[in-house]
Amino acid sequence: MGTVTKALQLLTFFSRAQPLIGLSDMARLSGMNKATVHRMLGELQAAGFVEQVGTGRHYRLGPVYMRLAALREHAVPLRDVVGAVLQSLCDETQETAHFSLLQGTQLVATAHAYSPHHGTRVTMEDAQILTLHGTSSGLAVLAYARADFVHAVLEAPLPARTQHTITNPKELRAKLAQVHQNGIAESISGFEEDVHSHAAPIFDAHGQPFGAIAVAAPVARMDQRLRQNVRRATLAAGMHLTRLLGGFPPDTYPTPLNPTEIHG
Amino acid sequence: MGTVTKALQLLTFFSRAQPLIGLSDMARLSGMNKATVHRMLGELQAAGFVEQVGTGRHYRLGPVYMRLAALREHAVPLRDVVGAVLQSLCDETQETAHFSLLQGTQLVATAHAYSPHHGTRVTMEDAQILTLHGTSSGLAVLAYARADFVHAVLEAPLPARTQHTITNPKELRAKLAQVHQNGIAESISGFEEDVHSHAAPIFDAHGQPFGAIAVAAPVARMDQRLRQNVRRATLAAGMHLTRLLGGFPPDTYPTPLNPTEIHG
DNA sequence: TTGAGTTGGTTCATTATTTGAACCGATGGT
DNA sequence: ACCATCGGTTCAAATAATGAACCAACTCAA
Repeated sequence: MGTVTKALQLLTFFSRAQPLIGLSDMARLSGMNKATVHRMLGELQAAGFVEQVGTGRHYRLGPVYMRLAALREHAVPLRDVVGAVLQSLCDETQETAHFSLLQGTQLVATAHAYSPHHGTRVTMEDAQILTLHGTSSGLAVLAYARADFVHAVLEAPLPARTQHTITNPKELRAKLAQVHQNGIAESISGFEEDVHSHAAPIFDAHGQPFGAIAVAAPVARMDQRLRQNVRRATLAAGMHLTRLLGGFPPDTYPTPLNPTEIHG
Repeated sequence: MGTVTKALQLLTFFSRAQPLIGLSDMARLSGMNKATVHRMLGELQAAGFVEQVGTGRHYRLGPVYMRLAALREHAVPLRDVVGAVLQSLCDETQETAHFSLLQGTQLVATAHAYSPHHGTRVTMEDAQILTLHGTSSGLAVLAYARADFVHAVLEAPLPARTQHTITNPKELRAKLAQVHQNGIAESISGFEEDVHSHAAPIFDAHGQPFGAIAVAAPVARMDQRLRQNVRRATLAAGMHLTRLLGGFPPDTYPTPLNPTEIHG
């Protein structure tokens, strides 16, 4: 492993739970010698990637990221990042993948990717508005949204798009609890007939959900094998996208490391 | 110079104007051997700090910055604090307010607020780099910076962005003395034509300036009444922000309690 | 078509940097 | 007063960085 890689690795140990790290801790975390870590932190500090707080004692992430993040966003806008993730999720599941963004109290599907693998596929309208209670994407967002937001949504009239749409607030709250536990939402024909979809929430820098990434397949094609694959891939894609966009899942969010533990 | 520093230096060559850089270009820009640059870019890429677009050909900034910027923000919530102060300064003066941060020897405009009150207004680019000698923000920082820092800046080439830019070191030192006495810097068309700006320095816990808060208005709109209001408000906002961020002005800094005593 | 001048990328002997055990003085808790 | 740990430093030994020369692929002009 090169020196640069080792130095950059140090930056990965900072987290929301551990924003300040001391020299010795950093040496332990990285498994490197204290003198080595000291020199590396010195170089990172000189470049502004890390800074010391107070009189030595602790290091934290430096001020350069504002600028670099702004430049990155300018070079690669959000839609490009989302598009790439959608494409790979689509390739992986060979079903329609789409991304939706919460705008006020409306969930808007802003991007999608189709798989050429099957003759039949779920199709999306551009800028289609998804109901929060009737789609997997909506349920994924609701399951992690603030209580007052959920309350407002469930108190409002809940239109049934199909005869399978759940419109009973009590029933919906039970479902949201289940989604919250699994980290992924599932909806069978709740929005369009014969569409079976899964969705994972996307979180912002404050751990609040602001959108969802989803995979939608025809009900007829959804067997146990495909379902497992879709759930695993969607959960992973959601986590990945959250991280790419600089967001953080809340502490309660289930890790996708053990997808077999997820119950349906 | 350490290897890590050299590698990180590569990142500074990316800019809004040049978001994509090839291997050979990067070698030229950095003055390092092509093989060295190649290996460094490889390591930066593996860590996500840089990524290749298409089939080789070009490199651009990688996806890690969104996440790191969010973590930085979480650890040091500058943005929120600065944003609020900018907004109220903007409301008070009804002109564009902006905040810049000293990163090494570069002053970077990291946040701004626009007033909807006038049809014409001064606009800002994200992550715009401000010259230290040609902007009010830069002069505000320089006026309180360490002597060796000022020396280094004034010895380096001083580009003239406009025909009004002061580039004579002697003249600049005289101006800095005046800024130091008033606690506020003023620049008329020194960076952009027809922009009249005022700036106050922001100090850290050691009494060192690390940024500035400024108000920029079209030259045509700057009359005596607006100027007085801007000076008073900018000075107050600077003091306020310094305090909010846990900093202290040096003992020589003029108190804003008697704004009528300030000479221009 | 050819050839000169690019490009990104690779090789490997030479060189210079990185490494880490041992060592500071300072700090903090018992 | 003690002991553990802190951040930071030293220097011989070990290791990784370096760069001139070299590809193959591509672009452009003659």
